[in-house]
Amino acid sequence: MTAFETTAVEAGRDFIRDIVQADLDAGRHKTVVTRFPPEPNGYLHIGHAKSICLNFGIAGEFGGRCHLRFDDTNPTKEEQEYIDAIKRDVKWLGFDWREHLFHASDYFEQLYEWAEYLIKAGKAYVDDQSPDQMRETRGTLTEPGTESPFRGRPVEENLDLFRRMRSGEFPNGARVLRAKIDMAAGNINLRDPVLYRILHAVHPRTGTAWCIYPSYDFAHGQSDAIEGITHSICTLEFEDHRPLYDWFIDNLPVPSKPHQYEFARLNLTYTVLSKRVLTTLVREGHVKGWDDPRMPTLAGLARRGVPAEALREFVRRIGVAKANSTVDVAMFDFAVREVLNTKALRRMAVLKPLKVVIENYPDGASEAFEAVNHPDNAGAGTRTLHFGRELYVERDDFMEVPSKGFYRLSPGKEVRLRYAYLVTCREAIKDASGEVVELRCTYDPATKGGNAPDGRKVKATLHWVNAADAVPAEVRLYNPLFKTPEPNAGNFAADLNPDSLEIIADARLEPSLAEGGAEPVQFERLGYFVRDQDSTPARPVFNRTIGLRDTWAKVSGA
RNA sequence: UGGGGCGUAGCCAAGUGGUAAGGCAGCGGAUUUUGAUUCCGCCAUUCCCUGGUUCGAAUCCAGGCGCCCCAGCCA
Repeated sequence: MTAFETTAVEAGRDFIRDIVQADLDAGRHKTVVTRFPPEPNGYLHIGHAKSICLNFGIAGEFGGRCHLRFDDTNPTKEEQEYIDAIKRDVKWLGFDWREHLFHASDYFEQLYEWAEYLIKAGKAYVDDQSPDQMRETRGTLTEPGTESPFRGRPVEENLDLFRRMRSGEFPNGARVLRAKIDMAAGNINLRDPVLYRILHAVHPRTGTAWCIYPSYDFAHGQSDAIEGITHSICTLEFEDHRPLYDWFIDNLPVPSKPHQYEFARLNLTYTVLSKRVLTTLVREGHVKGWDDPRMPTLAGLARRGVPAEALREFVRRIGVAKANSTVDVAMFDFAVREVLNTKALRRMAVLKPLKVVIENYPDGASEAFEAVNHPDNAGAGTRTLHFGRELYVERDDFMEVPSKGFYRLSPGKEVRLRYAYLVTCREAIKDASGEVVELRCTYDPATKGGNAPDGRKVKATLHWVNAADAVPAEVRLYNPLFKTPEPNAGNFAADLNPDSLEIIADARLEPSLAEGGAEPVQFERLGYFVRDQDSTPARPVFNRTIGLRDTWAKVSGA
């Protein structure tokens, strides 16, 4: 087995890779060329990541290339902002189209010429029917359509009308160019589909050069042919467009003959991946923007701290097939934790501080302890932590009346403060309302570092911060945007999770977290976090990427 | 009553006539100065159903059933 084959095999097999391999083996293609063809009418999301990884992945594994091509045939919906964002996100995901950046609009002139070619061949005509009339005459799923009264127009008249459409003589909707195929076809896409419509709109790239624009069907396959795409991979809903795709390729003098293959798009539990819904979430302010960390957009996931590597690993694991499916978001969470566990340096931070006073620790005294940055990677080094008489521990780590199985702090119980000492809770001090506001504890000086010379064990090791030098910070906790496993995209508002964002204004961080970059860290016992772009030197802001697996929460029902 | 697809465990998903991979979730147990990680073990006598072909069927044939997509001048 050659190294080349090894790479392909290790990347995992699926029916599309099998087809590519077979085509290469049979000599049908010398090299594989794929493309990722987003429409710039929104941000890329995790569903697109599947397509990107598939297209760029195949190109990489088989030594071919993958083009980034914007499917910009509808200027009424597309914007430059989206074009820029899409490029940024594809790069962030880890892929490089090199010099292969294209736009369907690059081919408008060629597509126009091919439209005239079809007219001259008697295979396309200008239809004056209104949109309503066209709908009425298209027939239904079970009844054939009826032919347009303009279907028999002479070639010269069609040519003249089409040229006048281009020159801007007619208003939007006045006429369209249609292919002359079969109004009785069982496949509705073949009932004289629209090739060109009149759209007096400013295009992000071509400006006002055009007022007629090709439809998706007329643009996509031909663009593939122009670029020499060998395998045009798309989602299942385009399956019944394939006969039309092939019809254009067969009836036009295109430079190559690409083939279309379809796979099932990604669906995720507790997630909506409909561009319409995502756009609405942003526009109506349910989230703070396309890059809100609760969004399933690549920009949102990146801001939340999800490593691109985790996205790629997730996509690799879910596979590629043709069965509609909904992947359990737990599978995504697993990939995120798996990558972060190896990358994130460990730190201590207390989200909900509960003051602790070590009664027998000398007032004003301080000691330094070395803490490892990563338990499985000594190369990650250590940092120094200071211990003092006043500390903060997590509120959730104390229970005045411990429930069954709770083995953290409660009056009389001894626990370990990580890297420091064994301490015993002596008393819980309450305020007037009965809320515990402070713990009085004692420490055992003989347990420096956290081990007792007499060999006694404690069940719990708690994280803590030193009150004297802890850094106040804001921490944002994110939960699923939707509260139901399969949110209803038609009425998504009803399924929105009201607790998708919890802002903690007064968390305390160990001093090493005061400044730094956006490297992921693990707040021990809590989860993985990244510094948010809203951070200021005076006030760090951290986003929780994902919590640690929490068996206790599951057992205790918390 | 049209056309195109798809049905393998709670969720993904291999398998292409030789006796059901793998992952996630779940459940046990070991280790643990993170109730994390890691590690071990368990988890489909059966592949939507019913017939048929075959020594042998998830794989082939026939007939059913179920689910998804298509009637934009969206992509």
